Amino acid sequence: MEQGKALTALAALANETRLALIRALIARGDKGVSAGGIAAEFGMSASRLSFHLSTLEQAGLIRARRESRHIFYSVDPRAMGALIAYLLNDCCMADPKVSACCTASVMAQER
Amino acid sequence: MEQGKALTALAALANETRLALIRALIARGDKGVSAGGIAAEFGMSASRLSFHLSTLEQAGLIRARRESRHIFYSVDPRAMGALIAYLLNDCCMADPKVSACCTASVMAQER
DNA sequence: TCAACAGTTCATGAGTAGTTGAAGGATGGA
DNA sequence: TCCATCCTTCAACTACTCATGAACTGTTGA
Repeated sequence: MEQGKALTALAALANETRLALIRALIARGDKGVSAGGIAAEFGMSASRLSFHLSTLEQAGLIRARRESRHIFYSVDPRAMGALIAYLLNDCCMADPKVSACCTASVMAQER
Repeated sequence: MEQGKALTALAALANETRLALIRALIARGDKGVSAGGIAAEFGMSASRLSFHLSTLEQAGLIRARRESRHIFYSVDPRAMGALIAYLLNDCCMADPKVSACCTASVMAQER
């Protein structure tokens, strides 16, 4: 992943609304959710939702797929994985301390 | 890591200058670098550098330590690790596809 | 105590992010 | 063909981010 893409993805995730969207979309897996479904779930205006979804889509973190009148959005797990790998390898230069702290945190949360 | 801290950390990393700072600091390990040293390395104005360093420090990603006239900055590997763990576990709800794509990317870059 | 040095903070201005409501496509049913 | 539905785009506004240079704080050595 190039730095430019990583920066866009980080900026996209650095927002409460969009982080919540990612979580909601991850929970639905590949199938995803329609924009209307998310708007209902979050009680969010259509234009506001559309703004955040397009930010995430332009960052490459989610994908849209049309089905008749509905547009289904789903997370691109490769993009998310690549971003996390970028943080570990490029940004932190594969620093063993960071990796160790990361796996320790992952373990702690698995309980 | 709570969401608020994660959001602050993500926003702090979503900036070209600060990403470069993190890399430079990671490379120096625990010892870190003085603000002047970084300013010289990057050819950056003192106030601009100070602004970005304080953003990273407030996000908890780096730490400052005074030694006589110099202030040494270093990355907090636990914070970076915790952020990455947050992305994997909380944000992506420990989705196995994301983890798999992440480790795949890590492997690909290790070559 | 004074000057020099190392950094931070403040004030200002330009650019960008985010919200809201209205208007504009695209799709499907009557 | 017409209308309802689903979603996006636009315009306007507020609020925040970032860069710059000047002023300020703290530390050291003469």
